[in-house]
Order: sequence, then structure tokens, then C-alpha cells
Amino acid sequence: MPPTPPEKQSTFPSVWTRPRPTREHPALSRDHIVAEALRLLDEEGIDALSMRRLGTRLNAGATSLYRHVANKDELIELAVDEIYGEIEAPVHPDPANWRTDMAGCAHSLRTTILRHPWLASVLGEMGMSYLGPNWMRASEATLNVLTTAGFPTDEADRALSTVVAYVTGMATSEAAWLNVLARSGQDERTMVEHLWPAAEEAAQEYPLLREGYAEQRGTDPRAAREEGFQYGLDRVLDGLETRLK
Amino acid sequence: MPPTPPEKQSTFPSVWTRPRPTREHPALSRDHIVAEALRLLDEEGIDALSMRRLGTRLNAGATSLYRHVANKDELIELAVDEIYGEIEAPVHPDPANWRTDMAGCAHSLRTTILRHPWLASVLGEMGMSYLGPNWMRASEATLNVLTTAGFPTDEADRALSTVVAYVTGMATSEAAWLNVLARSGQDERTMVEHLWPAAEEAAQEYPLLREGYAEQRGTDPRAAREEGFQYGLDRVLDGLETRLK
DNA sequence: CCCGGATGCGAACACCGTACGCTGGCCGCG
DNA sequence: CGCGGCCAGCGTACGGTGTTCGCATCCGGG
Repeated sequence: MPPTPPEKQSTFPSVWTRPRPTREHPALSRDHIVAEALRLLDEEGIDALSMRRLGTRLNAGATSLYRHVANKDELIELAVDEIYGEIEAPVHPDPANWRTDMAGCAHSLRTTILRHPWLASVLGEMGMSYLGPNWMRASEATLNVLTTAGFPTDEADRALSTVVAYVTGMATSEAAWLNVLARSGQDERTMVEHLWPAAEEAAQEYPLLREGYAEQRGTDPRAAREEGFQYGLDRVLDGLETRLK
Repeated sequence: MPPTPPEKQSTFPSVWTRPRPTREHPALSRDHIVAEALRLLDEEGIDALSMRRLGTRLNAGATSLYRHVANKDELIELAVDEIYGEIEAPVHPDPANWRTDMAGCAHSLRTTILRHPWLASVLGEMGMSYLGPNWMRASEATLNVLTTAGFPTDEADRALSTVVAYVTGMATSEAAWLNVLARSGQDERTMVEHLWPAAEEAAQEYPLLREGYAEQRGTDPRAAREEGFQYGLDRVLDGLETRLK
């Protein structure tokens, strides 16, 4: 009888089966951990992220992670700022085109959130880790768009907050919907169709809501989301434009 | 030696110590459960809400709650819509004053969220339970403000979404900050003062951010939040106003 | 070569949400 | 009045969670 293969037999107390303790390829590191956490989050959502699952995915024990990360919360904060690294903002903004520049930042933030819908689940518990390097970089760049457009520095701050609040508010509710969608495993179109009776039932006594629902019936929900976001963004930018006289 | 008091000795197998099974005052009901859950949430935040703790607070076993509520998630959804009942919206809006009416709705939504900061933690996981009766009532009333102001029905929907997105986005980040604050137990003023060095350190390479920070230094943070919200709200309403020509 | 700090990890603790089956009181029907 | 069924409440149990602690082992530097 051949000996059992030496793979993963470390619990069997024999010198011969003891695994060669050569470091697995790259060992464990904070960046490695965050990267794998992101992969897990994107694939299966926030509920799937547990220290144990993350550990096994890294061929490591759950508690080993604590050598590189203080908390699960800290881990998530790191992951979030990593995501913020995807936000694009113009380096040399054009004062004449500040609206399109700002619109670009806003769309970039929105698509970033929608690309990682689990973000919405944690935004409310962290503010948005305003001190992470990637968030600060994006903020500075967007602030630059506003100041070169002519906003005084203190007002540029508030204008940025306004846009960010609108975008995160909108994207958060969209992402929550995407989360529900992902859990149901259905197509957005069919999911809406399935939900329709309940919505109409609930809106029975509310004529304005009912009318709004009825008008949306049959349209592509994804396109409607996109268009709704654009509408609100245009209004916010309109409102800011009035301040530049 | 006197007998042990008959209170809560049901596990001791004696006829004499068995508690009189008279129904405690009101028994258990869904409304009762939701009300107590709200009390717990407001006092100690979202992390403190567990079925076991809620059960003991109601002098009941944890699993008894499941007779009246399907899930912890459903319980939270009920609690959230209960809170939405606090939102105020004018019943007979004045078309000439639609801006102040909308501003009132917006402020009411914001203060509602800030009064229950745990709301921010769950908004991202539920969209916002758009089908709850209280939310629908508030939506209908606010939609009424917009349509009587002159918005066509389909645009009123999008305008409402815009305002709601801005307010929830702003209030969410404020509430997250309040949550951090509550956990630290510190005063907002002193907490800001403590955080300052880290913020300035992090903003080292970002002149615009640094300048913005510097200008805020020493001001009352609560008033600044209030004023920042008002600024953005004014911009959003400005943007909507352009659509009424 | 050896030692000390860094690193991984197994076991343990205190919780969590919830499925299941029992008990005992209540209500309506015979 | 008696009784049978219904159902609220609950004890137990299962499989999971984040995190602490102490031990084993490895690696780099004197």
C-alpha cells in the first residue's frame, strides 16, 4: 500500500507525513489579504466575507489574518479605500467645461459603487473613511475642478459635498436594489415584472405613486435608472451653475 | 432557611416553585416587538439589536419572537418603516411656496434620520423598503408638492428621487459620523479636536483639502453640518426651479 | 551557530440567527 | 359542562461568527 500523499496531512502525527514547511508562494501580507477580500466581496457580497472564509481562500488560518489587520472593520475600511482608487477625476480640468468634468467625476463615482454593490452596505457605517488616501486623492482632484471653475475655496467644499451626497444617495439605493437582485438570481427585467403586483397593490391609495408606476411599466429598468441619475445630476449642476452667476 | 423566591424559578422542578402561568400583562405582539426593538436601536445602535436581547427585554424567549416576525430582517424593515412615520409633509401644499414646502420635507427627512442614526447602517441593505406604508404616504405627499408646483407627473418622480438621494446621502454620512461619535462617547467638539492632527497629517499633500480643513478649524461642527446641508439643498432646489422656467 | 522577534495557527470563548418539537392555556364546539 | 384542537411561548440545539491567547515554528542578524 502506498503512503498517503503528503498533501495536507499535517494533522496526522508522523514525521513522514509532516508537510514540508516551505513557504507557500507569497506568504501573507496586508495587500494580499485586502485583494482577496475584494475578490470575495465582489463575487458573493458582504455577508460572504468572514475571517474564516477569507482565511481558507488564502490557504491560511482565520486568525493568521490578525497579524496584518487589526479588525474586520479595519479590513473593510482598507478594502473600501482600495475601491475608491477606481474613481477617475481629471488632472487638468478645463474651466470652460467644468460641468462635463464634474459630470464625469459623478458618473465615475456612481459606476464605481455599482461595480461593487456591497459598498452600499458599509457606507452607512463608516461615513466613507474620509481619510483614506484614495478618497483624498479623488476629493482633491474634484475640488480642483470646482475651484478652477471659479468657486471660492470654502464654497467648493460645500459644492463637492452636495454632489457627493447626491451621487452616493442615488447609487446607494441602486446598489441596494442590485444586491436584492443578486440574491434572487433573477434578471432585472423579470424581477421588476414579478414585483409589479405587490407594488400596485401597495400603491392602491396613492394616485400619484400609482401613476408614476404605470408610466414606467414596460420600460427598461436599467435604462430608467441611468436616465434618472442623469436627470438629478443635471439639476444639481444647474443649481451649482447659478452660483457662478 | 426561607424558600427561594418564586420569581423565575421555572427550571427548578417543584410544584411549589413553578411560576403561576398567568399571562403577563400584554402578552407579545408584532407592534409591541417593533416598539421595543426601536427603543433598543435608539438607545444602543444597530449592533445591540439581537433577537436574544430583544427577547429578554420583552420578558420573553428569543425564539418566541418568530411567532410574530419572520426574520430579523423583516423586523428591521418594520422598524424602519415605523420611523418613516415621523416624516412630515404638507397635506395641502401651496404652489406659490413649493420651495419652502420641499425644504420642509427635506429637513424633516434629515432630522428623522439623524434622530435614529442606526437607520444609516441599514439603508444600504434595503434600498429603503420603498413599499412600506409610511414611506409611501410621505412619498405621495411630497409628490403632491411637486405636481401642484407644476412638475409633470413623470418629472415629479425624478425630481423627488433627486431630493431624496441628496438628503439621504447627506444624512447618511452625518449619521455615520454620529455613530462613531456615540461609540467614542465624546462630545462632537472635542472629538473633532482630537481627530484634527490625523486629518491634517493625511491631507499633507493635498493643498485644497488642507485649506478647506483650515477654514473650518474652530467653528462649531454641528452648525457647520447644518449649514452645509442647507447649502446643498438650496442648490438642488435651484436646479429644480430652472425646470419650471 | 544560536537566539529573538515575527509569523502562523489550533483551541476556546462568548455570542449570533434560527429550526424544531414540546408544553400548557385558551376558545369554540358538541 | 367537557373536550379537542389550535397556537403562543420556549428550551434545546446546530452551525456559524469575531476575536483572544498561548504555543510552535521560521527567518534574519549578531
